[in-house]
Amino acid sequence: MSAEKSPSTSQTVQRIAQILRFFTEAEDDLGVMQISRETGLHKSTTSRLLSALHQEGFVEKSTETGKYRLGLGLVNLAGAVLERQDLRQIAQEHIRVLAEITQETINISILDGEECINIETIRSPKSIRYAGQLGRRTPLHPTSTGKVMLTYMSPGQRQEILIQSLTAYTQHTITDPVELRKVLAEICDQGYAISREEFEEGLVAIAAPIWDRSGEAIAALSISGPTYRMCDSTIREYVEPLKEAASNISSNLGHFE
Amino acid sequence: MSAEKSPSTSQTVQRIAQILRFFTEAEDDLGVMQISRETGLHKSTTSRLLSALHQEGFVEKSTETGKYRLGLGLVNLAGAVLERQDLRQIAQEHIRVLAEITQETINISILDGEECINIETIRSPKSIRYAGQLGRRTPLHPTSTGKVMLTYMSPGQRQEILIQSLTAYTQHTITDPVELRKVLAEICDQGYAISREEFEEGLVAIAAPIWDRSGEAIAALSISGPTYRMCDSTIREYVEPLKEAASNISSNLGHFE
DNA sequence: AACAGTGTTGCATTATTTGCAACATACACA
DNA sequence: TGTGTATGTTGCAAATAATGCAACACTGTT
Repeated sequence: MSAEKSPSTSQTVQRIAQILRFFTEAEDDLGVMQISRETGLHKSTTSRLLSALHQEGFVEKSTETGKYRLGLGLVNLAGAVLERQDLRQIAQEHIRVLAEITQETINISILDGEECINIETIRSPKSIRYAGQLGRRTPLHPTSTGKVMLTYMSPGQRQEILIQSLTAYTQHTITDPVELRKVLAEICDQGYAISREEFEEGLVAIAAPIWDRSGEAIAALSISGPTYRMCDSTIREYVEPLKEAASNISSNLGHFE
Repeated sequence: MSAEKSPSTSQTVQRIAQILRFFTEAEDDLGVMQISRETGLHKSTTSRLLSALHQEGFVEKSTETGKYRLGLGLVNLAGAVLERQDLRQIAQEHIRVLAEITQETINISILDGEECINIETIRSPKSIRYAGQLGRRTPLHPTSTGKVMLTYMSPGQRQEILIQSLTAYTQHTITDPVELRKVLAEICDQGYAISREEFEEGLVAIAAPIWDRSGEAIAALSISGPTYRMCDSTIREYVEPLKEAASNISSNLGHFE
């Protein structure tokens, strides 16, 4: 969610969000000055906010370096969110089967505003793999899961997204809305989507929709792997298990054909 | 972390934390007044803070009821925390085996201040099961994972916890520090801990330590199930696979006997 | 129809947060 | 060892952002 023009009700909340989000982009721990510079906040403000966030367990402070990182308090809060998603539990056994068969990374993503967000991940055991990450957000038009969600969302919502300019993440990204619509129609026919290096060079993924009782596509199930392992013949081989797993999960959610 | 006497650097951060934490305790969505009453904040303050949190994606607002719940933005942040835990990835395959064998709920917990927090969970497929939840915090002295962490933590830290009064969660909870120390010594000998309904009636769990390269017990691996399935003979049967899984994970983390 | 409960918003007041400057530390380099 | 640069913390007065009030808009109930 989020976005909207900000009539902004609390400066502090905005600033906290800004700081916390900056951590997700960073690899390492962050110091006060680093955050201060990046966010444009005064260094004393930054220091004090971080100290407050630390007290509440939203960030941790390395005793050695004195630098900050995101804290376990966030996991505690997020756990409550994930707990709500019945889908996660129901899906577990099914995606484990899929992981077993393919040995690739499996993700379940749901729509969050105009992005997808991973709510469940099983990583490929191979050393070269797509590093699906719980909570990771990805754009819609260049990803397999995103295209699935685009295909089955309400026409109004789809329109709203497609009128925006489509960022080219790689040279394979479809940036022409007309062409993308064609692709979405194909997905609707075939029941699954492919992204061939449209989001990241070297990354290929396929995805299928998960339906709920009311007949809405509430999530997408995907298999992601490096291009050299996800060749045409392999994809053809994976499509059926993928669709079957998605269909089984849907059934368990109370969806009837 | 958290706790400490609060010289408190930001009121707003405190209030936000208060509000967000209240959501984790609640089952359903919460309205402004409900939160206002519970937190003691003025209803307009509550309304505005929630609205700000909504804008930042930390809470969602039901379009039907207008009530709030925790948002996916938190999952996004928490994902970054979990990503850091190499342990999670390394453990995945090992705990899956354990889940297969036992058909019970498997958890990996690490120490967070004076509590344990679950960073990985596989739920039992059975309908009667321990509902391990990612991010859930549990006290140390009445749980199997907590006792493992107590056993192998530094004496100073242990002392600090044991001098506090030990809450009796059930009639089986060990509340006498002297007795608890004896139990911890046994755990040290045996290499695993048991909690027989010491935390919740009807819940039995066993846990073993996971070691890192430096020889520190950084986490505990546990099997939890209802009392009637976790009888003495079953536990005896599970101990070896549990210890082996924990030991395998430790090896992968670079621990040598 | 009147009422009780909830949630939002404009406005003046207040109290919290801010930025400064000074200080304390840490670290690199000559 | 000393000097210089960069970081992080804290007291204080100033300023701004958050507050509580009160009024209003809604909703559902009796």
